[in-house]
Amino acid sequence: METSLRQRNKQEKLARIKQAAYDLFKSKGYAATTTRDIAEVAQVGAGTLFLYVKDKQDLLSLVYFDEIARQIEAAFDTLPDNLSLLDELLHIFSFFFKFYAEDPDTSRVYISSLTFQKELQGQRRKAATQIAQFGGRLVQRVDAAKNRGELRSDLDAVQASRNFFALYFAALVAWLGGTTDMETALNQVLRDAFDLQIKGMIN
Amino acid sequence: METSLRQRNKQEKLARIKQAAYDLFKSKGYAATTTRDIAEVAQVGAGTLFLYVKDKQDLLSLVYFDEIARQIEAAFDTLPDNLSLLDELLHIFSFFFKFYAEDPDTSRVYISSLTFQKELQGQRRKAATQIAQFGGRLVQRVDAAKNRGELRSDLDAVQASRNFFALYFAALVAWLGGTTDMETALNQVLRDAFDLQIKGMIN
DNA sequence: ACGATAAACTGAGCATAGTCAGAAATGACT
DNA sequence: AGTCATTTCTGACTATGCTCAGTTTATCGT
Repeated sequence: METSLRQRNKQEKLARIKQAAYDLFKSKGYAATTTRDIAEVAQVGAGTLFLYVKDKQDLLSLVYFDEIARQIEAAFDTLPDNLSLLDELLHIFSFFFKFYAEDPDTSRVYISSLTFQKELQGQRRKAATQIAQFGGRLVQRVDAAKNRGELRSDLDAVQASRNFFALYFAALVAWLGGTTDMETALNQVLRDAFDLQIKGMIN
Repeated sequence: METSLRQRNKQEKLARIKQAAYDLFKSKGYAATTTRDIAEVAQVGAGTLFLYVKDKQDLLSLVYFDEIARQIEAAFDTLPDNLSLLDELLHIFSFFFKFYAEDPDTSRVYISSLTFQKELQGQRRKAATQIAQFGGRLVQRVDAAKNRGELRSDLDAVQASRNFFALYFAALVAWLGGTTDMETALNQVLRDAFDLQIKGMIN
């Protein structure tokens, strides 16, 4: 029942759309690519596109999902042993910075569409759960740091992860919307922010 | 030289545009208002509008600037004495939350347009300096807290303010894009985040 | 094999943000 | 006042994201 002709046709069309969007965004950029371009390359009617994605921005979620998943896996897989929590976090988040740096303009639209959407519909819902799962893995790293005595034992690891992600998000936005280069954003802006978050302000 | 006919005409047109945009956004909402609506109410040609603002989103910066300035003044003017830094911050940022709560949909577009813009052109440049000045006033509050011994004396107040703003920004975005009500976003999400930032994670 | 029903597709058409070549208004100079 | 140069304005036009009434395609019961 999963391999009915209908199902297969739909899957193939979605795959073609995804591939076409990927290719065109990569070669022409997001703004210069029209939805008609994508529909044509995908061999699909101009209106059919919007049966598969909610709008043009939703195409970005379609394209980015797999790439982000890859980055997350790579980030945690390559995590060296014996790093401090700070260095672990910078290692992990650097993968996103590097990935977004490949096409900052398109990435900016993606991040924007993902964060400023009241109702998570279409492909964007998948991205939301992806982020939630990533958050869970962050919590694990914080817990590990707690267990090896690097952080106070009564620390709320979930809240800690939220704060780290918030600081990362702000640094990302500042970088994507600003002028600083990626290395500075990562090794200065983000490092300083994380460092202060860990150390705290009292004492 | 400031009151040449040309200058006066331009100022008056800009004022009419601002007023028209304000009224229409307030009554019909951002999405439902067309740029032609605004041009018509402002008694200006459809193309003239774009000599005064870069694009439709830029109209939001035009409209929001004064309002935000008002909020900033009100926030600091009403700051009670003898508050902890945490409560001071929550007092200050609550003004923005309350203001944005008046029209979350339009506010979302505004925040989005402000944060995800590579080149700060048009009215948006003014908004950027406004935020920078606000950041300066935050630093003053942090310094004051340092001076009364609430925070460690070697704390970098600028970095501290950056982190507070980052946490605020993330909470704002989560609230505008999500489902939690304003009170929760403010008195739980933001308070917990600030609290952890002040306390830190070690010790 | 053949209708009948439902699902999926299509592209002409719509709405509207933003552009630009020409028109109009203003200022400067004689 | 007349003439030219510069600034400002204008609305017809363009580009494009998205819709929807009508069409095609797949599925199922007989």
